Amino acid sequence: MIEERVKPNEITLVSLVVECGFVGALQLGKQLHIYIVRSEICMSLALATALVDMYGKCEEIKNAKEVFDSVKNKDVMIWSAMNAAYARTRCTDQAFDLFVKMRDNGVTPNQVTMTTLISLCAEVGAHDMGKWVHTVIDRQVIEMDTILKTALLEMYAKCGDIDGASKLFREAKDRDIGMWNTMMAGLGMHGCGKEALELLSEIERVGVRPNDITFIGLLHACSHAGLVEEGKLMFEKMVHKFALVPKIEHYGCMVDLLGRAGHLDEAYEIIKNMPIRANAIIWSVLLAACKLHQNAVLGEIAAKQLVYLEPQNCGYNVSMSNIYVMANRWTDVARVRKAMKNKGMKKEPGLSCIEVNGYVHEFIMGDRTHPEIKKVNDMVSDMRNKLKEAGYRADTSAVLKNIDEEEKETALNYHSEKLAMAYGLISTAPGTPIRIVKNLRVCNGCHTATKLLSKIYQRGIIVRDRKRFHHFRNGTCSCGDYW
DNA sequence: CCCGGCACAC
Repeated sequence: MIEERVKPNEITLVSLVVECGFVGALQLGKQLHIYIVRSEICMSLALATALVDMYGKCEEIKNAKEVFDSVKNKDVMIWSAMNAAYARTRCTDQAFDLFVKMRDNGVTPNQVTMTTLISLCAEVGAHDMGKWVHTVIDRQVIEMDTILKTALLEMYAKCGDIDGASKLFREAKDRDIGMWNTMMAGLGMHGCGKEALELLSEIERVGVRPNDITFIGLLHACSHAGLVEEGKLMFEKMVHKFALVPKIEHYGCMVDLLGRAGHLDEAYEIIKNMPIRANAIIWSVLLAACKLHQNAVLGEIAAKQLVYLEPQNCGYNVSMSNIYVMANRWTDVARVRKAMKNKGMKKEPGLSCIEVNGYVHEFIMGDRTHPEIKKVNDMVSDMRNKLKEAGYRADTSAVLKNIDEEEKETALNYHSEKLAMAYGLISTAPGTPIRIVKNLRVCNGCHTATKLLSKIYQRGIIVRDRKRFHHFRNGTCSCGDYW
């Protein structure tokens, strides 16, 4: 089109730019941008917004900001698009700064702006900020549409406030299937499987039709609550009562449900008998179950599939090596680790966030860059000593076994959530619950330690890991050690 | 006929 003599009009260009953003075609998007500038087509607000959106979706923040800054009379849409760009890249501070600037410039935020911000709070687990955004919505009398309400509901659920989420859900009069699904998934995430199942009965009564996402949420909820029979029944219901064709995600949930509960052979049967070819996700779910239940035979099958399907993914090689460790096959351990070293692979670093006084602080395992790192490390020492007094012995099995014992214990002491927890303990008032969001799953050692720490420091500690919530209180965890 | 925001899984 660009090469042709006929000049594309603005509408055409907007659509093309939008499409680039949608499929993540950054190079093509950049070419369009250059073409627009060169051909002296008037850069309308619509076109500028489309470009900001495109760059945002491609996570090219610098370019997004350049276009954004070049626009004189910004409307609410372009502000929101820029905000969404920051939100996508999890630039929480920038997103909120921009929001403040937007209001300083006399532009009133609308539902879309607020949805973006709320979703960002949900993503990073910023409960206080999320609540603040909620009050802004109320104060500004921004009309809550279903999407915004759903985003709010999700924020409360993902920030560990399941009661707040339930309250919003109960008060909503315009529940669509998306909102039901959000509520069910939220309950599942908190280990409230029974409550999630009850919602299915309710949805049937009110006559809303569940969809495939509903069942992913429900199966997931069953899985986390150990409701094996109920999960199987759900799968049956989905197929026979609601005539939905199971997708690979549903089979994945079933493998997870069975595997997690220790029915590994049954889980493997599902994989062998399902009409879809297993992907990496399916095998990694099985692998996780094998690790949990110490089944090296099936674990090796799964790990081999993963290394074959995604050779570039170091996590699977790590798992493979751990499987061999479990089976005491040290030559194989050495082989896998050597192969990884040759390919220059590294484990994805653990990362934990904690929100304190409206700021989200990030900690990476072994991190020394936080401005208050010295105080944090002192606190970690204090935690370690108190744990020892309480009779805690570091479980070092989560760390690869070729480092010596002392080093392993140190690595665990500096797992990112311990740093975030230490920061939370020193920077919030006694008794305040500590909320942490981390990118990986909680390891066994940290789980045990956190239970004890909640008792030692008399704090509720709420940890959201890659998959679910753990509410630690007075020496116990809401997951009942089943996760 | 087109500039922006929600729900699932990894």
